Amino acid sequence: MNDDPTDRERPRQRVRADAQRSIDTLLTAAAEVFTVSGVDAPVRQITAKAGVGAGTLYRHFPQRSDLIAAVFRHEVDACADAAPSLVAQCEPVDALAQWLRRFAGFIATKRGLSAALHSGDPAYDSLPSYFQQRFVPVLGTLLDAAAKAGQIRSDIDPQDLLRAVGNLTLPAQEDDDGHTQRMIALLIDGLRYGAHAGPA
Amino acid sequence: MNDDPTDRERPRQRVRADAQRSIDTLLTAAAEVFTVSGVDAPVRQITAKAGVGAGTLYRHFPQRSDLIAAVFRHEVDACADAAPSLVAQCEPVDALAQWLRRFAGFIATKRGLSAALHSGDPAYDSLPSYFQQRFVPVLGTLLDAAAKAGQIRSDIDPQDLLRAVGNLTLPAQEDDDGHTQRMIALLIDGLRYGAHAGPA
DNA sequence: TTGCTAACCGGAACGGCGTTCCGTATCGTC
DNA sequence: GACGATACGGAACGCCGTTCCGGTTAGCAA
Repeated sequence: MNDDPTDRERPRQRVRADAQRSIDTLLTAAAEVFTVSGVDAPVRQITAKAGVGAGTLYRHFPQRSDLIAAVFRHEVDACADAAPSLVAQCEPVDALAQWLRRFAGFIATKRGLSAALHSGDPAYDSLPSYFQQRFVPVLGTLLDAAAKAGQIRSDIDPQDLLRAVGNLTLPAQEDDDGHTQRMIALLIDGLRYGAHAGPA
Repeated sequence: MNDDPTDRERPRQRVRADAQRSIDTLLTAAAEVFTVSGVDAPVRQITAKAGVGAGTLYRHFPQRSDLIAAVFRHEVDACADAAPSLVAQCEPVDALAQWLRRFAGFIATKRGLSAALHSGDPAYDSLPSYFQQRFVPVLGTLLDAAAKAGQIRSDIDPQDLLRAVGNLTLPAQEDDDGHTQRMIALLIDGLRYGAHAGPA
């Protein structure tokens, strides 16, 4: 049972320092290249930006899809981890609003990815559930705090809101003109609305 | 005004007979390869099946996307053109039902295409409107005939129904088990329902 | 500190792809 | 039947993802 090879993050043996450095450099470089040129960008462009050889990339990410999935996880983490500091320095409802905007920005850079997600490559299988596992609790905490402070209504399902913001953001093309931002603002106003027993 | 280079189907000069033969062979071969291996199948696979050289393909379809778009149009035409013969040999409501099943089959083979559609390639820009232009009138005629015969209700918008059947069909995976067929049958029963002023 | 070895590194090389090029063959016309 | 325009096939080109391997380095033990 514990020899299941699908166990993730098992520290089979310590990663050497130079290897860890390569991995970090590659993830950063890949993230930049993907946002600029999309996930179909040539691998050599990534290795060039990272200043490593192709062999190094493939040592750590045996398939191209492994790299894409790793970058995705990395960015999901960064977005989810941005919440606590917002909570620390804002009113609950403002922390919620700012995080949703941050989240929308995250989704907006994922246009090319949705095609990859449906490509059937098993490297992507765990991504949707990872997305949920990280974001639902974060948004749930933000919603709870704002609701407890009486700043928004309390009948919102984090999963629903996550999906709504995601859907709002995805169809937007590059000629956005702030449309997404306006829609999210509207959504947040909608949340505020129910905070009082009777609307103002 | 009439020298707009976007005019489609302008007979700049007669197509030579051998050229037309090549085009037809290529469209047929490409359609087969696409349904078996998806739209990302290697070009050489198509030229091999068609028994032509790569040069011939690129003479008639300068970009890969041009071939995909042409196959799509070709299949849209085939599906739309199937309606009249159904009308000729069936009760109106049966013609409608059979054509919707035909249409569902058409959509079912277009899974890989939806990604291509959103790739931003200008060759695909006219495809959605072509889809509408061909299918809405066909379905509209079928609905009218069945409604006039008192076999279905008369308040159905062809565009809505087209979209509904499309949505019903697209999410289905390969482990379909007749689900799509059952859903379409249900939809047609729904159409029948309103045919009488009061339901049976 | 030194020496050893497993792990890691860079980049040339490989096979496959989409696309182009051009000498040859074919069509339609005079 | 001959001629010019057009189309044909397939070798060739450049790019890509991926693999391979000789040289390098980190981490540990003595």
